[in-house]
Amino acid sequence: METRSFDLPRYLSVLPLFTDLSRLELERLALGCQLRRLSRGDTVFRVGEPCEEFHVTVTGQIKLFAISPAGQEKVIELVGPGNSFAEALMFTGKPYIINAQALTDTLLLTVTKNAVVGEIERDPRFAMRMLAGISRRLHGLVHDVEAYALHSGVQRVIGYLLRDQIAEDCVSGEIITVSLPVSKATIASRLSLTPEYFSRVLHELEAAGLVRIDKRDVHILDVKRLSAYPGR
Amino acid sequence: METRSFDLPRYLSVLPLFTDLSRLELERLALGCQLRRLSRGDTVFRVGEPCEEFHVTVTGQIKLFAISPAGQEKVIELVGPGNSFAEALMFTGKPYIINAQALTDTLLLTVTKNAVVGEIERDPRFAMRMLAGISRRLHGLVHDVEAYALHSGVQRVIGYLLRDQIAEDCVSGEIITVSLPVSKATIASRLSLTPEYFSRVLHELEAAGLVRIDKRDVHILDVKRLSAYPGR
DNA sequence: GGCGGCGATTGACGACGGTCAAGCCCGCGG
DNA sequence: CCGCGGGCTTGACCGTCGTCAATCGCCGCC
Repeated sequence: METRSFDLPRYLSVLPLFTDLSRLELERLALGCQLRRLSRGDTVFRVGEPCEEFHVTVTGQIKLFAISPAGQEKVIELVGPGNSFAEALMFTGKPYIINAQALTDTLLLTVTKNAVVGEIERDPRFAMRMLAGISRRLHGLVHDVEAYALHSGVQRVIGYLLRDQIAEDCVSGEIITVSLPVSKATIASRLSLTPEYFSRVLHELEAAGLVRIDKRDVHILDVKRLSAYPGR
Repeated sequence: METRSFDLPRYLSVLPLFTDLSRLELERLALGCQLRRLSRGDTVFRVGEPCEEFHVTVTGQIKLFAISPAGQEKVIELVGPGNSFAEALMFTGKPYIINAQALTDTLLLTVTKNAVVGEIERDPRFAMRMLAGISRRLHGLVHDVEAYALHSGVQRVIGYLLRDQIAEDCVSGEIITVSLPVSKATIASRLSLTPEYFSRVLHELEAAGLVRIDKRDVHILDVKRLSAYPGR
């Protein structure tokens, strides 16, 4: 593996988790890291495997998912470039409780538990950053639980489309485009919908004149009207 | 407030979060604590309020819940004696995103952010314990998300009833009793069911000869058969 | 060019579970 | 003793959403 193909410490410093660390600290941390190249479909870890590290997606897309006894799959989270995952699992000392798989060719950074624990012992600020990161994740999950319980399928789709577009443009006429990062079936599962129903919802929104759909691009014609659909 | 009505440091040492701390550390921590007596129905915090502390239920029951725009309520978590909540929120620096309310008369211990941060800076082991606690919480939420997406209503009820009874008795004849800690409507909401449907499920299980229901006591007649119901 | 496979769409159908309304049980206070 | 109220149950009805199956478009590949 061409682990030293680029300046690892320098890349680490770009990650939110590792900002403010000194060059020395970064180099120490880099010793506990490894860089891997994954192909689409490769699995990163599976339920039940011991968890001795956490991961950062450098480029590509990772899908975190559970599988029901019946074999049905539920996507819990999609992880894009610059985002980490499985930090929390590492600290519980238990085996993985979900699966992780590459959706596209992916460059993956893996950090061992030892390196993290060592850095926590040396720098309380790092511990705080770790805590903040995991807390943000938990925050997100609470948000999801709320959505599953309190919002209809249509509302969850709208919520997903507007996720990042919060408020920024109050102009009613502006068109915004959201590109779905992965297949529609995967996003449907992320939203706890079937692909069929997800498709229907998208086309219902199109029929209502709120969006225009062009393969994986969703053009939002009117953010305000969309966020208020239907009587919401 | 009779904050010094009992030996606070000694009580703190009983909490999983604070084991192994020295008497000195406990006393320092106790300075950042306050003890409150809540009546049934009192609210601990509401969505949008700033979050500068976390809480431990000493006695009583606390309900964490969200409210939809339409006014519908979803219980996210029930917190019993000895358990803490809202640690994660504290670290994100954002206002509360859910509500907390006492379901019964409750003795509540509140720990300020400053006390926690101070202790983290002094003792990496405490930071690790904090990380483990939050991680366990996250773990639980992932489990819930899985259940909501992958299990039917009946299965979620069974899962709830068997939560603590994992495997301990393999004897098929033994009867175990689960006492519901709060009203059925509240538990229904926790499981993302309506009270009506929750009632139906319980009586379906009774009709199938798997449990016997006596007000808030659910007598499980056969753990193994229940866990395998229906073809699951 | 034609074949095969995957992703997406569409239609018909049905069920899980929500809604609304009435009624029941039981403890509590007058 | 009776009335009241809250928690729980029950029934009838219905909607959202899942299931199953067929079809289509697209792309890569032999």
